[in-house]
Amino acid sequence: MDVRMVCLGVLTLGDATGYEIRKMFEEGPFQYFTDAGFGSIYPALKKLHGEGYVTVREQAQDSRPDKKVYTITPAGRAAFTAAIAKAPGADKFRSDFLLAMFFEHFMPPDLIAEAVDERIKWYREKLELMQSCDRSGWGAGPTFVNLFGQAVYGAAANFLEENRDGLIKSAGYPPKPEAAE
Amino acid sequence: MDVRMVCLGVLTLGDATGYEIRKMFEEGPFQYFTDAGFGSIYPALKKLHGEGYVTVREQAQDSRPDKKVYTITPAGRAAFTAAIAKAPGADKFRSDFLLAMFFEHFMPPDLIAEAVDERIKWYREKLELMQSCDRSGWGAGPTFVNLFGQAVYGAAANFLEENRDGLIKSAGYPPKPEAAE
DNA sequence: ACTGGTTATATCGTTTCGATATATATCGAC
DNA sequence: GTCGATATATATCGAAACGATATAACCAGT
Repeated sequence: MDVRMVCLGVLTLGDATGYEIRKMFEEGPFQYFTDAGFGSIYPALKKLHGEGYVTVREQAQDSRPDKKVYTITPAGRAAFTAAIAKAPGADKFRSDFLLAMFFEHFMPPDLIAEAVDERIKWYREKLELMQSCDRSGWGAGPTFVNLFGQAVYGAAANFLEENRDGLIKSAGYPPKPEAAE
Repeated sequence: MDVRMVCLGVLTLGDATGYEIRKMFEEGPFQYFTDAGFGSIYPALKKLHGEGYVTVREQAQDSRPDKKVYTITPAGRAAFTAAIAKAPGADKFRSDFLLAMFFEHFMPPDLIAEAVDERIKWYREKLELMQSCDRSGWGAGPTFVNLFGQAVYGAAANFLEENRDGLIKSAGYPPKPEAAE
């Protein structure tokens, strides 16, 4: 699923500018499983326009840059429906934090403690955001996704809290050079 | 954390070829939080060599292509230690499956059921792999990472099993065009 | 008065992804 | 017995994506 199709999905919810789409990826309900910056979104919208999947309407604003409001076309809707119908690829969890913890013996214990505490805080904050949003007007899909996120992020936060001390206690700094081969 | 540093990390565990590094990303304990193909690994190793972080030893094999066995240098070890000490970036969870579920009203119920069932199967298989590996010789870091993965993947599988029927029952296919704005 | 954040678009170099090419050997299936 | 799949091993190439930066005006806070 490339950025193009995700943008198309957002546009099925209503017209939007590139800037607004990016805000949804950064703050909205999409942030927990998708991500794309301006450098991906603007080229994607340009391409979607060339393919006839969206139309653009330029909207002048006083003392602001012009808006380019994108609208999905019936062809775009069809393309999105087809894309969503294909078996989705594997879920990917990418974590620099876990990489660091894997090589825990390269870090002094106080650095490990700091990294784990930071990560717990981060997960708790995300969880708070997911729980605090008003789900009353949402459909089945968005609700399902939100609750899935809560389940997964909650499990991560709990695990870190329960295993923080154990990890720090059994950490093996400093590393023995040539220990493994 | 770019591919270069992840490769360096793998090389702290012992010498390896590009092919072997990729296998670790695909099958080994790294697969749950990192990913890179040949197209990223080979250029990364070339660059690491140019920077003096690794050395290469060409190993001829009969009736096989030559091996290029990479070894980390003290400078490489220092660079990796420095990279690991920096505060890691945010954890990222990317899921085409959740994107599809978000737009559940574009999918007929039987397609939703199939997608959810496939995903449950996928998570259960991954979980099985994580649980079945022999952790006896592992250090604190790899064990921590493995158990974290089990906690998160287990939570995902459980959530999907518990909410599968609810989602299918309340799904809203076919989509009402122009329903939202 | 200055700093930082928000709205909005766009580009550009680097990095990464994904598919493909090459070559051989083995192993199970038909 | 051969045919296709899988494993070993490297490498490249175009397309896609990332991340930082530029531009430009406004507003809120210090």
